[in-house]
Amino acid sequence: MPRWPEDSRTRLVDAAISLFGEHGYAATTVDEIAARAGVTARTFFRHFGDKEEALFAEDDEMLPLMLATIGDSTEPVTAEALMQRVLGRLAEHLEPRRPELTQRQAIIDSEVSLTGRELAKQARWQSAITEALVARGFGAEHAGVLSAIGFALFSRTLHAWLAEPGGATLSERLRDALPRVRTVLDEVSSG
Amino acid sequence: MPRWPEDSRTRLVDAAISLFGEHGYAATTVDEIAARAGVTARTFFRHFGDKEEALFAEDDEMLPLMLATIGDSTEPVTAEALMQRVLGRLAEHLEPRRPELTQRQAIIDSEVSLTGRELAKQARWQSAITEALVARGFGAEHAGVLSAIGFALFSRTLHAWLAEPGGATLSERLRDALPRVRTVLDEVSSG
DNA sequence: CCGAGTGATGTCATGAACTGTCATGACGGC
DNA sequence: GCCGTCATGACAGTTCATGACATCACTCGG
Repeated sequence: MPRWPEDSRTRLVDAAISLFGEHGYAATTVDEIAARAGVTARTFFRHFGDKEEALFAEDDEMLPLMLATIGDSTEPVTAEALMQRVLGRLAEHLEPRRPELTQRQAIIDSEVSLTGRELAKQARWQSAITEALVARGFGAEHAGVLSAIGFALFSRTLHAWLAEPGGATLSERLRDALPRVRTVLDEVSSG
Repeated sequence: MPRWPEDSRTRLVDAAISLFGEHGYAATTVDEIAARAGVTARTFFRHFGDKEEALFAEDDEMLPLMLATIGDSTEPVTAEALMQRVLGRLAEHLEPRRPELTQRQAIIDSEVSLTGRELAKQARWQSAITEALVARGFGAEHAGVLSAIGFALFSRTLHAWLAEPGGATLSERLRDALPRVRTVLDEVSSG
């Protein structure tokens, strides 16, 4: 239990997000963020490795969630069903946070480097899930292809859900995504 | 036709890659790169927006290649076949460059920010290909899913090809990748 | 109650990544 | 031969990021 509660870290995240929203990511300096949080810039860098990290700090909780989904299930299921559960778990967690996620996505879309970091994060998730599936007994190739496709579809679906005002929930959209691949691959379209 | 040939730009790329290989990406400064290329740091930043760009500058030629593959084909084909051609074109271009790509990949893998940039580049490719497929008359959803899956598999396949010494060529591996998705989705595995 | 220890923070200094601006000097055209 | 162009150099300035060391509030053993 630190003497100073997690206060400053939280304040830094809040300050960063609000300032990014107000002036844009590139235009806000870490001095400004620190000032709004009531600390010095040096303290900012003790909590976050760099300016970008303030935007991604919260995402670290999600991977354990996904891994637990695989680890907790003991009955025999197909790898596809397991992947489906993993994405479902993610959707549950993201669903209520739509407003802040929309704002966050707008910031990310404004900077290529942020887009890259988001994708790199997903890539780490992807390989962690692949490993977990392999540990669960599935073949490496099978697991790899499945999580690669799974996260590619997740990314597409998430963006569509954030971009379109109404429509189906994230969970509903994700439930349809994987099965739809079959129809896409089977369909014979002319161009 | 610039009076000074592309000389310094090429020298900068060469200097950057060799220095990244020798001392690591983070440990080599722009000043060192510029010095080895025989110019000043200011000149480096005239050619490349930032330090990372020296590693990615050459990749810009590939997107036009892929787009041309879609644009040039006038006979009716399925979207899947078209996507297959796009990836085949990419493979042709990458196949002979395996040695330098291996070195480049090692550098990219050493830094999250570089990984992110690589993925962001692929994301741009992906949406460009989606647009091209849509312009060719395919449905947006169909095109989007197909290029998402296509590039996800491309990435997997490229890494496997670079990591494993022998085995099939990149083109051969890619030819198998998309069709294999069907078997992965149909297969019922227990875990 | 007090003094040593601990941990988050501040201060100072430094280096490296960029950016703006102006000067130079070799060319190519006219 | 003069003139504009343009890649480059030179130099100053800002922001990001990190290392070294001091501080201050609280904790805990005595």
